[in-house]
Amino acid sequence: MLDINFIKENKELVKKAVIDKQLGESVDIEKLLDQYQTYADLLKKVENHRALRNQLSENISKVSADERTKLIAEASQVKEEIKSSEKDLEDAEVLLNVLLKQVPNVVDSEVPVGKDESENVILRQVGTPKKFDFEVKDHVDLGKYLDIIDTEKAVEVSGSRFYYLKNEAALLEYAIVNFVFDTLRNPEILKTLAAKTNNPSTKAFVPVIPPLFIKAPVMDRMARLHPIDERYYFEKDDLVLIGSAEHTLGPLHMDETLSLSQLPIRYIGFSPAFRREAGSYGKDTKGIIRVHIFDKLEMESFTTAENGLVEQDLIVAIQEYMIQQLGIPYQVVAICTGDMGKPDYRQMDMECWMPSQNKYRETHTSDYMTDYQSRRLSTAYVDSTGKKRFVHMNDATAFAVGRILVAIIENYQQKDGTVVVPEALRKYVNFEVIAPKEK
RNA sequence: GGAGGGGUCGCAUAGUGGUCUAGUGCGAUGGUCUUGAAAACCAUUAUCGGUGCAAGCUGAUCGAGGGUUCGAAUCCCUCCCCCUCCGCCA
Repeated sequence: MLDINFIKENKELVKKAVIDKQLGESVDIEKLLDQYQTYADLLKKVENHRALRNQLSENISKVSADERTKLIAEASQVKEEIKSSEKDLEDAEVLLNVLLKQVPNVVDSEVPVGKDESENVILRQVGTPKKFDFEVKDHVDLGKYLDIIDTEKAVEVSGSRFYYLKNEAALLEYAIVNFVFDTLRNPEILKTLAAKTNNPSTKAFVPVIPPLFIKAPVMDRMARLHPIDERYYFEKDDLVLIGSAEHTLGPLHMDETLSLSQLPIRYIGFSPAFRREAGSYGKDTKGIIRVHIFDKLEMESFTTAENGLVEQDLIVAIQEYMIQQLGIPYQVVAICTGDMGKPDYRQMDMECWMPSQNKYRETHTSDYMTDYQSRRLSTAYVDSTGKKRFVHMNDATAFAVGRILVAIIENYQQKDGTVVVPEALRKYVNFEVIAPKEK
């Protein structure tokens, strides 16, 4: 969430963000500020009462028995007053927090303003989609032909939007994992990409296998609990299955104050992502583009306020570098205000070329959230003047295994239905071509 | 899952109803001394909020939440976490 004082001082900016992010109906900044005033007045009242109580109590301990009885009677009265005004304060605070949590982050001045995804802006396209001299197959047909993806059996066993990865596809998953871990820990690559993006740090990413369950209240502090319908929620345990490694990487430093020298902190996490896809009936029903569980490598980074934006620049450069290594044509998209997440200050997507669909499809996203998440997570650092500030957080896809497998399989398909393994992954597997299996 | 023991200022520990604006030790920072360093000595050493030019005043925080009390680190309840042992288990 945003700082209430920031909202007060930047009222127009915040109001614009509400409108630009298409939240005009649901978020009322004036109402919020009124509520804050109500809360602040009540708080002052309660604090004055508490000060009085504390003073009386202190006196009671010092005074003779006679006077004591009198003071205790007086203090009892104050106590009652505190009780009732504390109740009012609590109600006001609950309402304030509800309103405050609805307020979206403001956006970077360069973020395109738009109502929905149709107004996203393509920043650049890299690589040229290959011209095939035969009719291309989609990943579903190729997956079946090569016996590497089985959705039919998965439907029987688990339901729609589930799948089996088999043979080379299963092996390629680990090749992709190792490729990412190696890249993000490679000093030379980080040095080059940091220099290119004017990022002052060449620090390596720490590989992490995070927990897959998260406490619902912590998920809420990440501003990722809602819509709860999108989550697999275990009521008995008050636990939620993560929709991304981000969800448990982000709170890795909650309730901590870090020193300046610790920053940036960079993690590369590998985990399944669990998604109910509740509102997506009829969308991408074929294949493994949109599924309930997919494995994903996710970058998460904590920086100072000053370095947050260049951190995202670096992360985007890393994403591009790795896609380029796989030799897949892609485009970089600046997500417009109406299509951004509420916590985002700037969001960029990568879209990889999918030959069977004859278009670019989202495979990566990168979210820069300033201190919107860290404020409620209470992840802070001490800046050079000794002041405590909240860290700025970035999260971004390194690779989502399912979708990148689709991109690889489709872009590297050959006329005979076999698939060539991208050069960069070959050192991690002992095959160069995926061929049909003998029955 | 069962039994027991714990969670206090960066770390270690003291504190079992008011003198706790939390003591002590270590560490850290500044200073004295020294050619320099160490040692010794002196001083400082939580965070967030309100108010104020400032000094200050003030509220909250001793795992979290609730309760008892004029007053809670301290007593009671619930929860979370850690440790030891037992059981189960990859």
